Amino acid sequence: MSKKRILYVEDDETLAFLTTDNLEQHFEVVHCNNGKAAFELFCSESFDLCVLDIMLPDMDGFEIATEIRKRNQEIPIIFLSAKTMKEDRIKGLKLGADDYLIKPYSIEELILKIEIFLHRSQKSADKSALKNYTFGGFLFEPENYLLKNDTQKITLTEREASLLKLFLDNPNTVLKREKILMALWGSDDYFLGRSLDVFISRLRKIIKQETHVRIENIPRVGFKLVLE
Amino acid sequence: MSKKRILYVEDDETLAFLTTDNLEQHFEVVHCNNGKAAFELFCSESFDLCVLDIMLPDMDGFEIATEIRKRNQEIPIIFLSAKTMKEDRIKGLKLGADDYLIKPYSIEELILKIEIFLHRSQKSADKSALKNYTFGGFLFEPENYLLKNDTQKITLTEREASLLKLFLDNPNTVLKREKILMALWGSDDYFLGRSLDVFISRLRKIIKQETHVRIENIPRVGFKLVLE
DNA sequence: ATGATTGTTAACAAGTTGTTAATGGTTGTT
DNA sequence: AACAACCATTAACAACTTGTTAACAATCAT
Repeated sequence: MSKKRILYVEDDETLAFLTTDNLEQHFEVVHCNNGKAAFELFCSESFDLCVLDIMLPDMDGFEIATEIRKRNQEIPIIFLSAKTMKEDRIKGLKLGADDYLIKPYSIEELILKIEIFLHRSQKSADKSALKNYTFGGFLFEPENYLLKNDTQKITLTEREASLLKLFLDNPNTVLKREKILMALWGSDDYFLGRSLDVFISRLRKIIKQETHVRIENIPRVGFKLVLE
Repeated sequence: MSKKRILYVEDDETLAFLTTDNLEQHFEVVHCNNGKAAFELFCSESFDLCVLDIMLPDMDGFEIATEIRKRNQEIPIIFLSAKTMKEDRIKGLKLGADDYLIKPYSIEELILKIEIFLHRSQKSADKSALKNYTFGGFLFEPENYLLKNDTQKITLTEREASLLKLFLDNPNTVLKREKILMALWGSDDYFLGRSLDVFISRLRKIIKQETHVRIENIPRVGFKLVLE
């Protein structure tokens, strides 16, 4: 998983330097010292989470959040505030703030909070973005054991699906017999090898309706899924 | 909007009394002083959010959270902890904790956090909570265990209804046997599996009057509600 | 050319699922 | 307290599916 991108808005340069330095060990951080530039950055690039100071020279943190929320309902926003006044917080959360930290905060605290949010939004993202594969003219949904085509939908069996997935994770690469057997069956003997051959045969029969896809054999070594 | 229900687990009776009293001005609070009872409560009633103390006599807060998460991926969980150790928090958040508060915390702080979560989850929860479903030619009202049709009205039993609801929240998706069992029964063994098969059979009989709806089996894996 | 490896089809046994009926527990009523 | 109504669970058996093995043909390597 690539590093997540954080938009960090803070006008106190000393604090910002320290914080950025620390955060960068975990995330990709884009720092920015004023509200206007922050919003423009948000519009032109893409981020996974925002950390906003509330007191800023031009636009305050709440205003930035309001603008950001107009554009994106989902992205987590964490406020940093020296104020402890209740009204501020209420105002913030009503605008769709997701959390806040009172200064002085520990860097660990901030990192943890960020991680909690990224972790959570990953979960909901995972649901819809569960890895599907497109190849040849097929769409393959491993979670649903489903292989679609213009022509038809085929429900694969468990082993057929795991074998196909293994190939699609290593396309155009020779997978050694032994490696496949260990990955799917957890062990390697003569009869399992013959089983594998049967499944290769079945997969070939299934995918042969589409050209540009085939499973090649490398004798005494293994098989290769060829995509063109 | 009716008051939201909070499950609050805390063994320190004095603190619990104070907190409950305060929270009740905003929410409907069910307090509970031990982990086992808490989990049973969670299974038998429905809540919008959980507040769990980490240190408890029997089952600790993390364990409760683990069990709860098996049944419900969505409900927000807030931990209360006297510990400041980092490992605890990390462990917690990995299990799907949504936030935590370090004791001593202010009541205001807790209320704010709860409101933040309820506010946020309202957006997504509304989707599944009190909603009615239309599918195939049916109208399904989960609250009333009622399944209507042009032809007739059928009153489902509780389990039939929760199973159908689970399917409708995940249409055209393979639900693994284990996942269904955890969501409906809270555990997974051979006999519960056979029970599940019985309910699948009953649901099929009920929905078969409408075409465009069916429950498919993926052997050794689970079931899929297919809507066309 | 010959033995080893691979491709393919068919058939089988084990295990899984579909279905109906019996059981046991609970609730509510008289 | 007895009874009926209802529901989840368990039992029992039928039907089905998968993964495996066997058998034989085709291909490869030496």
